[in-house]
Amino acid sequence: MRVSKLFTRTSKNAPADEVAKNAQLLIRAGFVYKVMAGVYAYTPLGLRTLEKIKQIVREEMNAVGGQELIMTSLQNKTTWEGTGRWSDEAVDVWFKTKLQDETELGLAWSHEEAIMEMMQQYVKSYKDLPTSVYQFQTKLRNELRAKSGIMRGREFVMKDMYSLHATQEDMDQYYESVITAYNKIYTRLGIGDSTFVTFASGGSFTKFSHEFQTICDAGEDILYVNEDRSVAVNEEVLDDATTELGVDKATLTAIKSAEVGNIFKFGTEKSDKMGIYYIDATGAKQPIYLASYGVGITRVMGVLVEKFADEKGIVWPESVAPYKVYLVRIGGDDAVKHADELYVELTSKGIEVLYDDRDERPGAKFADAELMGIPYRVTVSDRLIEANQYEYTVRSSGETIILTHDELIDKIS
RNA sequence: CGGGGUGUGGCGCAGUUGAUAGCGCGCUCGGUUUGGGACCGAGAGGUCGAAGGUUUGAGUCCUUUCACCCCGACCA
Repeated sequence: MRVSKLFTRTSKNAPADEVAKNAQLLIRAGFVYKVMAGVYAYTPLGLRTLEKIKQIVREEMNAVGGQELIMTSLQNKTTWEGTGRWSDEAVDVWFKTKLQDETELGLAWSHEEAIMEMMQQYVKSYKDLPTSVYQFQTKLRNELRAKSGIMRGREFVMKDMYSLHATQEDMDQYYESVITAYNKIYTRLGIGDSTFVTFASGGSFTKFSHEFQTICDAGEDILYVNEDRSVAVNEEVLDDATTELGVDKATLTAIKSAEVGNIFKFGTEKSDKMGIYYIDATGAKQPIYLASYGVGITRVMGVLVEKFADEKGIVWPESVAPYKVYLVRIGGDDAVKHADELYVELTSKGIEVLYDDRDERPGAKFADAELMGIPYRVTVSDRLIEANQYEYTVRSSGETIILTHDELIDKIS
């Protein structure tokens, strides 16, 4: 992609109505556009990063046998009445609307009821279990107060997976495999070291749910972690969990963190409430065990910005950067020729290159490369061309080295 | 939802005791520049969130309303 063709532009000023670092930088760099409080559009650069995060999650969900589908944002009132979650008293984040004939509809804030309702069409026998489905869906939640930029919006993208099982043992075993898969996800996203499986509230079938909490100053949660990092507990269940685990509270340290995933077991709750059963080998009706697994895709994107950004701008982990290389061109006709050639060469090798072909001062190009957080910057300039050299700079470290053409290709292929 | 704050060209801001708006960035054109957000010159662009009111006169005062931000509460 040529920077001259990008319809977004960078900005030196952060909008005054954003305080959150993630929103300020993402807007300045041209990754998101704010539509209203808690509602953001994703422009081309932002969409690329979002899709990369999704792809990592997708691969790991597929690896544990998840089958991708997509539900709808419009939901039936009756779907939710079955579990007592249609009323505004039970769920205070509902957006509701009506068909022209006055039929009430809900705008999806979650999908477990909808998924279960659909799955009962297909899961009839023990032979159909276990099964697991997931989606990347936009969730709509009428939050009283949006905050923290894209980390807590009224509209956001979530990956939610649901696994259905014939027995608790099977559910438990699968649940553990998903924890492993989640750990792989966060490692691939570059936050493996700072992400913990945490005891949290919200369990219905079990006493606790598990949250994946990433250490992050911009987070909303307080995490309590022990010395060797083997125990992590959300503040909201600190007393309960430490008692349960037999851990002395005093040995835990409080750290600010952001929730990047939440998984929990419903057990047979939904099955019972919704009247959904399977037939076992003896012909008897049995309840279905359900567990659900969420990753806030857009929130993860915000957390990555918050965690890695420096004074110059965003620093994307390579795995989610919109482009791998930012190609800076400095100079006249000769530089144009060489940079164009390099752009074609790299692109043809499948390397994602953002080529700054604008007639801008070098400083402006360097600043934009840094603001956008592209992992590697390659500079082609008149004086480098004369020496048959290329400059290669790593965004995260700032390290710059001079390479020959072949060394460069080798380095970034 | 309770409390606090802010709305003035695309963005960031200024606008004194009321007298029909100004700066920086960005944008357009011309020229000079070209390794860390260039410079000179010439331009375009706002009725001051909205509605109502007071006044000879309102961006400045009053009322209502909308939006946005922060703290708290909330977060299956």
